[in-house]
Amino acid sequence: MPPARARPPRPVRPAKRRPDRYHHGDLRRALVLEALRTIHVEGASALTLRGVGDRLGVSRTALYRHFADKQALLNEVAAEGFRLLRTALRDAWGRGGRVGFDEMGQAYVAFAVAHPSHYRVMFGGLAEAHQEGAEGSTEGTDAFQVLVDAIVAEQAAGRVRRDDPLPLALHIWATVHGIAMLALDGLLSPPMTAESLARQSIAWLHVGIDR
Amino acid sequence: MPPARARPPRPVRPAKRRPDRYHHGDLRRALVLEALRTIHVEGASALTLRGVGDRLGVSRTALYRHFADKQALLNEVAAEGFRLLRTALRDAWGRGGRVGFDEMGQAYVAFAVAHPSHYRVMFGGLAEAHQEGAEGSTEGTDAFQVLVDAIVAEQAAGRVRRDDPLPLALHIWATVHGIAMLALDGLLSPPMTAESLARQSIAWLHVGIDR
DNA sequence: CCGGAATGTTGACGGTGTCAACACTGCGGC
DNA sequence: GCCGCAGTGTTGACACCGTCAACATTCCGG
Repeated sequence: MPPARARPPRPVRPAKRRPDRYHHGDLRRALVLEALRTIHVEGASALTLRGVGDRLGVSRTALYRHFADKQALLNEVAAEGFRLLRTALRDAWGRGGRVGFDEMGQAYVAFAVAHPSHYRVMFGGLAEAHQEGAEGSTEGTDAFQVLVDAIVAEQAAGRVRRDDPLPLALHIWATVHGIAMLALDGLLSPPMTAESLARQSIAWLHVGIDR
Repeated sequence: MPPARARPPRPVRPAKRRPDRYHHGDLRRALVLEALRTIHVEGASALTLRGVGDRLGVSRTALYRHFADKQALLNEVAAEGFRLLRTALRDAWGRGGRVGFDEMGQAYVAFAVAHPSHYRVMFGGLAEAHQEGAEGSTEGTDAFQVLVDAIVAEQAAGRVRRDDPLPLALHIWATVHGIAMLALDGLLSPPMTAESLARQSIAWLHVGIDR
C-alpha cells in the first residue's frame, strides 16, 4: 500500500530536466555522490544503503539496479577517490616548476587530511578495488603512475638517482602514505602536524634518493 | 525457561581449576583471545559478539559484563596488538648487534604481514585506542617509544644524525607503516614483496638519516 | 501504439548490537 | 553454618541493517 506517493522535497535534483518522476535520471551517479557526502560528513561506518536511499527520496533497494551490493558502491567510492587523488597529484606536479616533486608529496598528504574518511575507504581494506588479476578498476594504479612518471622525469633531468623507478616510487609512496595514515589515526603529537612531518620527511627522502 | 543447561563441549578451558560451571573463571581474557583468533582467521568484518559468545559456550550478552560494547572489545584487541608489536620490535633490536636498526624495520613489516587483520584493527580506524587526551591506553605510544629509544642509541653511537629524535622516529615509522599498509592492500606488484621493499627502503632511509 | 527492457517499490527474512529484567554463584560478615 | 549482596551470566525484545523475490511503473524501439 503505497502511502500516496508524496515525496516533495527531493534533496538532489535529477541531473537534467525531469522534475519529480518515478525514474530518477541518473540515480547511479547520485548514489555515489550521496555516499561520498555521507562518508565525508559522518564517516564510513555511518554509511547505510537505507540512509542514502532516504536522502535521495528513493527506496532502500533502488540501489540494487545500479550496484551489485554495498561493497560495489564502496568500490566505486574508492575509485572516485583515486581519480580525485590522481588529478590533485598531476596538478601539484604541473604547478611546481623545479620543486614539483616536493609539492606532489605535500599534495598527497593534504588530500588525505582533507578527506580522511574517503581516504580510509580507499585504503582501509573496506574496498577491494585493487586486487591483482585482470579485472577490477585500475584507478589505484593510474594514480600511482603519476608518481612513476614524475620520477622518470626527475631522473631524465639528472636530479634523481637512476635506479629502477618502480621501487623508488613505492618507497616514496609508502612514506607519504604512512604519514597520511598516522595523521588520520591521530598519532602525531601536537607540535607535529601532517604538513610539517611531510615537509621534513620529503627533505630526508631527497637525501636518500637524489642524484 | 533455561533449556536444561547442557553445554558440554566448552571450547576454551577456564583459566584455572573450574571444570564446567556457570561462572567462567576468566571470561574477559577468553573473549579477547577468541576475538583475536576470529580476526586472524576470518578477518575483522567477521567478528560478531554472538559468534565469540557461541564459540566460548556463553550467551551473546555475557560480554557486556566485561566490556562496554563491541568497540571496547576491539580497543582491547588493538592494545594487545601493540603489546605484541612492542616486544617484537624490542626483540629484533636486542638481537641485531650492529644492524639491529635494520632488523627492527624488517620485524615491523613482518609483524604486519603475519597478522594482517590484527594490524588493520590497530590502525584501520576501527579501534580508537589512540586519541590524544589524558585517558585511554598508551600501548600505541609505548611501542613507538621503542623506536625512539633505538634512535637515541644510534645517535649516541654516532651512527645517526643528531637531529630531534621525534621527527626522525616518525619519519621511519611512517615509512615502514606505509610499506605494511601497501602490502596489506595488495598494492605491491608481483616481483616486489613487502620484505624486499622494506630492505630497499631501509637502505634509502639510512642514506637520508645516517651520521 | 505496443510490448519488452529498465528502473523503482513493497514485503519479508535472517543477522547484528544493545538494553532491561531476571537467574545463578560465590564470598565475606554475622 | 547461614545469608545477603555484589558479581556474573541468561533470556527476551527492539531497532536497524543488507539482501532477495515479487510486483509496479516508465521508457523506448519496432
